[in-house]
Amino acid sequence: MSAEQSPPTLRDVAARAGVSPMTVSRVLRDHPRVTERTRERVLAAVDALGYRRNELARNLRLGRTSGLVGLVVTNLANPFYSQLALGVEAIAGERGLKVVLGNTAEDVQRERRLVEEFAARRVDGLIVVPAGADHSHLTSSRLGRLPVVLAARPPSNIAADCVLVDDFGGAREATARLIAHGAIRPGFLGLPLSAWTGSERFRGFCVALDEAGLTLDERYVRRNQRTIATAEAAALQVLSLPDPPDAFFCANSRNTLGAFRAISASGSRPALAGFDDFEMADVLGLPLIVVAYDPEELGRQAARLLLDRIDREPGAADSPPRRIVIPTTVVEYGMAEQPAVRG
Amino acid sequence: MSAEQSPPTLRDVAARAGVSPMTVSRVLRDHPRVTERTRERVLAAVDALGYRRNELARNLRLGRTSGLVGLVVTNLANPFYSQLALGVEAIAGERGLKVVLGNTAEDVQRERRLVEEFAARRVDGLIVVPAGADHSHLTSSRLGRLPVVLAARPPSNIAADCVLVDDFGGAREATARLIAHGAIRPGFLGLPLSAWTGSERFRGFCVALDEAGLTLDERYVRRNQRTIATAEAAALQVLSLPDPPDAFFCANSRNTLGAFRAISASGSRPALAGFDDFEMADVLGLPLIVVAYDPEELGRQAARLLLDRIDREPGAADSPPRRIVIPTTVVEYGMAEQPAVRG
DNA sequence: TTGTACGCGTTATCAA
DNA sequence: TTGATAACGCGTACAA
Repeated sequence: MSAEQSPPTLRDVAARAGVSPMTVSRVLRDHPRVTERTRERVLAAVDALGYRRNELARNLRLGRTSGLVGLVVTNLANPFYSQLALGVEAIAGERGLKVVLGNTAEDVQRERRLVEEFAARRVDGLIVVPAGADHSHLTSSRLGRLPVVLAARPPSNIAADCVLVDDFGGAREATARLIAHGAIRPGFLGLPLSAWTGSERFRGFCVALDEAGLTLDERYVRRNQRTIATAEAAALQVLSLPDPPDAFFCANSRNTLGAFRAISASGSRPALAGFDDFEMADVLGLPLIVVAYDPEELGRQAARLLLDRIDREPGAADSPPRRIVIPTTVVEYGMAEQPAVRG
Repeated sequence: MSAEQSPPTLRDVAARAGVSPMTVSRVLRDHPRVTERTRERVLAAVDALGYRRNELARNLRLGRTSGLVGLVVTNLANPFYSQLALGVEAIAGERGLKVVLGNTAEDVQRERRLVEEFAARRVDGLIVVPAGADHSHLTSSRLGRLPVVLAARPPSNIAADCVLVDDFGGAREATARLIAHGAIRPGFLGLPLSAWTGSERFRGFCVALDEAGLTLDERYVRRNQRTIATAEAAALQVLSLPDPPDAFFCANSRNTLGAFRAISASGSRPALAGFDDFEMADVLGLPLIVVAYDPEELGRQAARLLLDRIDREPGAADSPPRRIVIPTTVVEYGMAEQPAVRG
């Protein structure tokens, strides 16, 4: 008894059942016009051989689709993107599509390679969190009319569907809450303006100040913290000013945590707000306002946009790109019910 | 000018370049025996048509491999599994393999379906975090000799490679540290014993007590908390005993955070240790011992085991299953340098 | 009801 | 150096 080198094929099943490959194919596809007798014989052979249909060959015969959706993210270790992936997987799975993963680590070269490879594998569509500013390699037309949806960051110099978080609205609303609770000199801890979220969240912060008739003190703004440690240092710097801010809005959770540490260490008690909710936000023991949203929903919506494109007739005229904005909600942990009296 | 319905094929390129499909194939594969002239003509046609080789058809012709690794996890939203996925992607990517994703949500039925579908797609191998206790559907032989590696949980009634975290050793070491810091009546907050990690971490806890000559007080053990809130409630219950524990070992981060909240609220100050490090562990402001490890390394090792199997000659005899255990390290946040005097 | 011939896009083999 | 032919595993059209 020799070891099976490769999986049995439809022909093997046919030979064993004493019928033609075509008959086996029909049985497997539940074709109606098959005798119960032959049907049983075929199924018995299938069982005996452990036969499993080769979906690759099947798809090749059926057309160009691979039944795969390519998902390219910048950093899967970031819970934001892994939840996004989960949302994509859920919606794609409903249609029988599987998700192929690519991680770029914010490397544009790697993104280009991944996109090329996915196109070569004839994925049905692509969902991309773009790493760089130039998206010209992501145009649907340049990829053989492959449907493309951008996630978390907007298309810069191309036309493409995209799904975004309401970075601006969330930052504005959270800042407004800070102000409603009495802040009159809020500071900002954030990301470089070159990052989409960095600029949008800063814009929201500024607009909220403006709407409240407050003016921004540039000395309270620090924008290059990518770790909790650097965020803490930046917050401490700002807090040591002769007239420190009475609140912080932080553009992401690392800055929020850094600010939290700085505040815990210092004597003052500025109010704190930040973008991104996290599991232990209510554990910190300090009043905190966070901007929450559902990353999984981002993935679901991206997948839906993509499926819409995939379902279109290939010959149909290109429809205009769509943009979906995922709403944010502001959550207050341990804040006083009564807003403090404004100065 | 009519819209291209489907991507151009090798034949299209051949026609445009005025050569045979075979010649185009050779050019694309950098076959040496091609004239520079024809080579240029072909490449020009490739460029003009935006041709991209169909890897699906190529793989079909070349053999059974799809160049895909199936990764089946229980919950991608859990950072542990998304980091695992990242590790798998990194190692698989080095070999030019892509990763297809499947999320089971701990549903065994879904796991079975996913594994079947991946096998039908002729993935080169499978890495699975098994959801249930019965793994009979994951035997390599039953899947057409498809290589299978289990991750995070050991094979129960089958022979298969696997990669595990040192749950036992980590729990034992962290508990020993608690004891070294003066604990003599530690409590345990954890998961049901039915979960692999639940039983292993509890075992480590018990052995550490035993080695220190301490006896376990069953009243200090709570084992069914799956959320921070229930963990907090359980910890409060135990703390309200007439003679409460002087320390807690928590089997995962949710229990650690629940215990943290309970401790913050109560007057007593039991020492705290827990499995799983988390980004803000050092932000909590309470002394804390955590068991840390690298989930990404788990993924990398799983991928390496899988590649080993894939690289073997198909006819070769089955080699015995291998088991790799990822080491843990114990980290102390804000613990006193001098261990307290033991009673 | 079942089988034959051919094609999907690519490559190995052999001939020209 | 290049091209014709067959084949990978499967499905459709048509014939038997």
